Amino acid sequence: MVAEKGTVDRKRDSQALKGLLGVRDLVLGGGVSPGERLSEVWLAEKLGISRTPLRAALARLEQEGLLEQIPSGGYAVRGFTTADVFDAIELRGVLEGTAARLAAERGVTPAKLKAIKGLILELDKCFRDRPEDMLFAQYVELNAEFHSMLAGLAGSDMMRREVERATQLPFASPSAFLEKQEDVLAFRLSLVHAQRQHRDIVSAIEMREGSRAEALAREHARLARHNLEFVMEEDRSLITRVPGLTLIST
Amino acid sequence: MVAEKGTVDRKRDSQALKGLLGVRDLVLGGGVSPGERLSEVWLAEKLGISRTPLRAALARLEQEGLLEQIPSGGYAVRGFTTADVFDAIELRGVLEGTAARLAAERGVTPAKLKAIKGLILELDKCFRDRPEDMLFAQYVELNAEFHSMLAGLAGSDMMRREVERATQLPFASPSAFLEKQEDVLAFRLSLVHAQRQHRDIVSAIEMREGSRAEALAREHARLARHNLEFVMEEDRSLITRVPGLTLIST
DNA sequence: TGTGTCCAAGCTGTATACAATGATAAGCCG
DNA sequence: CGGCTTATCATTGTATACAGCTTGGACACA
Repeated sequence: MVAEKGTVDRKRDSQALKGLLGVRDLVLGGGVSPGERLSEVWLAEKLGISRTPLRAALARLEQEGLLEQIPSGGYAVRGFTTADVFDAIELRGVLEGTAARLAAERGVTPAKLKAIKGLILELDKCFRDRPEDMLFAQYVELNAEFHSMLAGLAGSDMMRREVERATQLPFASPSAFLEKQEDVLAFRLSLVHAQRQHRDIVSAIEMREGSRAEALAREHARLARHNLEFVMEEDRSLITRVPGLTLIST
Repeated sequence: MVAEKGTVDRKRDSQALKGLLGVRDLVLGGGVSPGERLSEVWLAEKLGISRTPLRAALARLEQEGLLEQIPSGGYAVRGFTTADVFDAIELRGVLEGTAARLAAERGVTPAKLKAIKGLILELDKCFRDRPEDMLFAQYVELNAEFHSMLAGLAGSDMMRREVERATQLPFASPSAFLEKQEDVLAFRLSLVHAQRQHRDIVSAIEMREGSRAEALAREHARLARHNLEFVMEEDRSLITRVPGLTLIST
């Protein structure tokens, strides 16, 4: 689980944070169904906090897009269609593409360029001669770091914030279809392609090829789309293993 | 009965809504300076509400990007640089462009197409023989409606939400540099160009030219960028008349 | 005069009590 | 027997009290 903004060690927001993580886990874990109303008193008791910090957490999750307001009051779990997930992935691609384009057009500081190139080399090390020997967990971690670094490469705080916001929805995250799927060979093989795209994106940025960098980053995100299609059409049993995919209705 | 229900509905979240609008107006009106801490008790007294709904409003405004959390607790007014405003405008262009592209690629229902074409004709009626006779207020209103409709043209709820989210920041709104500037002739003349772009965007969508629609929508947003440059370089006295521009520091 | 420490005031985060509103089910009338 | 009204209940929205933390300043000492 990604650390929340600000230091977690602050005991002051421990209650609000507990509510945020608790409700999020409950929703993503399938503890409540889409459309179902989330009773505040029930949740507060279940999580061991009072209603006040819980309401803050619910409001935030509504902004994140995981919950929706009920007209008569309160919140319900938001339901998603397959089209919604496609669009969320496309949206992330568009925003990451914009971050890449701006980085190329405006130029990147040598330090940042060196850092992200080093990250690519680290990612290379995860691949072994035999696919089954691959350092999967490390790849997942480094991949998340790569995308985070890409978002900030343009040096625009506004852009970095928005890209990271677009990855908040669990199934839109760059790691969405990676975690807990190391045993699916098809996913492993696609990582070779993904890593190639990582390299090309950075290369395009370095050579100031903005349009190419944008197109590559968009296409890179569409790998997730292919993975989603695989899950939905070939092996629906995987739905329960990708966080948030249980919220898909149709 | 129905009308009464409406008033009751408004009254239900009247406190939270009053807090939201009140704090927003206060910040945009320049009542508080960037970086300044917003004391909850002071705000609650000033707005005539209690701290609980006020905190909900503050949390929401932090999500909107108008406020930022202070590490030690509480919220402060967020400061923006000129680069931030540029990026916010660029971001809106990217998202509106994506909405336009998807609409072109996926096709638009005849009803929606007819509606937005009708809107363009309505916008045409705002122009008169002499620029000073232009129906400015009506143009502003119809322009906002056009952009709102464009966001939903692709039929993707996900995309519509995100586009509208990107227009939340006051200086990123399609109407940001329109309101209260009817006396500046330079702005009026640019509206002719803007309306031409409106027409071209819809035309591209109708002809399924996705890439062109995207490029046009992006360029259309950059009109706001030109307006911003005019304000910052030619006539800084206008800063106080564009909502939110008082938050710019450098 | 500069600096470190300590205290107090104010602030935020949290819990809880209260008010208002929507939902549900029972009962009455046609 | 069915539809409408009404009353009760559950649930959310709001206010307020309290506790812990941060901050700012005053004061003592080097």
